Amino acid sequence: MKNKSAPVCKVDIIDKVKVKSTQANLPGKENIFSMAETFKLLGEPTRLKIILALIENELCVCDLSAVSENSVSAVSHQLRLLRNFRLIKYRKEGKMVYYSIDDEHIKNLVNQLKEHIEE
Amino acid sequence: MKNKSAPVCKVDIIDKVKVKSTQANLPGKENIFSMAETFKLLGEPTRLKIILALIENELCVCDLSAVSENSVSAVSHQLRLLRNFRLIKYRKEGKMVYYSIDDEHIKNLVNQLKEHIEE
DNA sequence: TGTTTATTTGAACATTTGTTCAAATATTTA
DNA sequence: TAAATATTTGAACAAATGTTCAAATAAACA
Repeated sequence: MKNKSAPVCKVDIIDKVKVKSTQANLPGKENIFSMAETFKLLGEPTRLKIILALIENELCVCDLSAVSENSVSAVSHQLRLLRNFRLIKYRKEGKMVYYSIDDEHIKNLVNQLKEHIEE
Repeated sequence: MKNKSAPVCKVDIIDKVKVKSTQANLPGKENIFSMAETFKLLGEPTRLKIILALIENELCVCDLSAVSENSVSAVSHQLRLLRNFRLIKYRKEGKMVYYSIDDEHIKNLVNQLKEHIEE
């Protein structure tokens, strides 16, 4: 992680005060990983399309496949990841499974970036 | 992408109206990829720590390395990615390079999730 | 000018990730 | 009960990613 030898950064820290105060204001490790995980889940086109679609409508796997233009299997694999992290939920109706957003904050997060990008 | 053979989804679409209207409300392909790219950049612990730190303070590479607990080289590689996508900017002062957030919207986005996760 | 130091860069490498394909489940319907 | 259909799952595989190490730059200073 650190390299103390000659050609890279002789000293570990340039401004100790700033480093300490910055570090003190960072979220805890757990929360940082949790934030990164959430962003990572949104940071892949197939999954993001699924989320964007589910923000509009509750949809079954077959229709999510059509909307997102991915195979049913690929969509199902990605749905599992989103489900595991509680970003989406599902309900069964016969042999169909309907997915929807489980975390309202995600809607805000996605819509906020959407508006920023579209402007 | 699609599989029309027997064991998977006999029909391509279950609810045509819903699929069409959902698709109509999705952002354009370009914007979806741009959104995903932004989320992806935030979705990796090293980069997210860098961003969280820069939200607090302008910092040089050496200090970013200390705050984020990563090697200088690893940090520098990640800074390049963030720079390329205009999430951060830099200014040179002698042999030091100071980085800071270039996109105010990113602050909001990150802070919004931070508050949600910390609550 | 030559040395020191902060940063960048490229190659190598292991790890992670997303897709496909085939097969397994589960539910409905004939 | 058997056939059909929506979804899930696991293995395999290629592609993408993040880190390290060593070397290259670039600026300051002796």
